[in-house]
Amino acid sequence: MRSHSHTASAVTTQSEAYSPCENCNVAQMSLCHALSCEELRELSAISTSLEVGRGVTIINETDSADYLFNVTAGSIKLFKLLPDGRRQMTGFLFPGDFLGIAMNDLYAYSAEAIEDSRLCRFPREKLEGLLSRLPQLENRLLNMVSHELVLAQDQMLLLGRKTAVEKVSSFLITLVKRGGESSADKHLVPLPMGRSDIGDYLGLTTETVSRTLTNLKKQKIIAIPSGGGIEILDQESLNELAEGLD
Amino acid sequence: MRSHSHTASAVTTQSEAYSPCENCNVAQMSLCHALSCEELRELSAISTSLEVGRGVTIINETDSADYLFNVTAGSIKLFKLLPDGRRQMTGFLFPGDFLGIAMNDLYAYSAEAIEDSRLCRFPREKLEGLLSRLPQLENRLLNMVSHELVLAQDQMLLLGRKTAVEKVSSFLITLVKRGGESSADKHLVPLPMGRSDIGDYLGLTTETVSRTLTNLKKQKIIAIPSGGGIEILDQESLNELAEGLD
DNA sequence: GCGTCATATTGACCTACATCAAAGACACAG
DNA sequence: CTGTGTCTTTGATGTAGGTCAATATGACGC
Repeated sequence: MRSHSHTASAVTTQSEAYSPCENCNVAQMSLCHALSCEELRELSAISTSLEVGRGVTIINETDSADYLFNVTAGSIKLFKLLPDGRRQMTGFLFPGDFLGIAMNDLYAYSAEAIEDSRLCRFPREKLEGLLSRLPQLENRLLNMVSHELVLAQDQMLLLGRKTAVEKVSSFLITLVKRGGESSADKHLVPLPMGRSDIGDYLGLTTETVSRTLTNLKKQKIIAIPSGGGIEILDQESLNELAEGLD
Repeated sequence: MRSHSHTASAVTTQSEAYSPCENCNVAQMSLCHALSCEELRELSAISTSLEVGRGVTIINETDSADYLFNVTAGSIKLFKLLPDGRRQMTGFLFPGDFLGIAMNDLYAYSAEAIEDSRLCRFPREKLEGLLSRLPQLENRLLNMVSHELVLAQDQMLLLGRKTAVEKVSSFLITLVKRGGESSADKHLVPLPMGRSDIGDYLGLTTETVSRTLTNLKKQKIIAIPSGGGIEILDQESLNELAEGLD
């Protein structure tokens, strides 16, 4: 990691590595959750671990959807493009999340590494074979996709009906909720993506994101320490701003 | 049907009706698709048919998610609300679609009948019991939810990055695609929902939807016959408008 | 240290869409 | 046929957030 190359990613098949999935630190929140040892072994047999540097494209919208992925380290951005280049982020992924949803065997979005990251890769055909034999796995996948769908609906409400402040506040809150467990201080949320990525996620411009953040800073609701990340000073006000309660 | 009452819906358990699901006309596109006779019998044993009049609320956001539904006739709107009443439609459902996705055992959205409609209702607990025994059913559900997720991502692109014309054009096109098979003339799309419902689906106001439609009419791209519905006169131009290709 | 490059912030101005307000257009009841 | 309520269309005006442009800030290499 820490290689800042934008070149093709290093690939290691799990058979080369020792103890492939058994001691995976994200298993409890990933696709592999709730699988028996035996089932885990079957899954690991078809998986490949790969590392990608910051900025590397993992999948391309409309490419043939040959693989599914599970993020194990770093962070990934998902997005769709319009012909003239307008971009909409459809999600940010962190360890435990999966990607590779398809429509007619084509990926529904592009994915790119925000920082150096690691993923588990499963050939779609082999995984679908496993699904019919491992009902636990299929059930797990169903739960993960359903959860994604609920989040997508929240995002529709945000994109269609919230103001800039409400959007930015909501975004910060979801980051707190997700990163909550991992960070020592719950109130300092890491922000690996740039302002323009955030803008494209919230349906705003870079400039509006920046202005809104400085307004929140002036109101002492957040602090923006140099070195990245955002510090939440007044969670209560932020919650109210996010729902338009003022 | 055709009852315009807004009262509680009539309920009939499938056991009362003869041949409950075997001759269901929407089976091939619904949850029940790809099930064997035996499996279909198991599913029908836990299902209840119910009819709802126009305007009747089927589920309420944040209510306990005790049931899943499959639409068999009519049309349903799904939406989420902000505390101050702003509304975002998350989808319109037609025969074959399902609803009842939950988050922490609470419904993620409200659902209301746009016109007199019929649904199949499944108690969640019993259905989940069936899922573990009928892998075909679980697989079917996974495919349906995945498909929903892809559509949700398209909608995010629309809400976050498209202009009013692009939004309305895209909306008309998806209606053509969905209703294509059922209508005799492919170019006349039914529009059971009102302008304000469309606005809340596209992140626009009623007025902007109306203005945009009359613009498209002036350009001879669509016609708006009295009696409801929209006639597509120039599908090609509409496709281009939807993607911002001009 | 200093220059370079990428990203973030701030300011001045503009426009697409919202808001507010007033007619039309139907559907239905009596 | 006429009144009433609901939904749609059209017009006049306002504004949140976009666009364009100029610094500022920071990370990294040398």
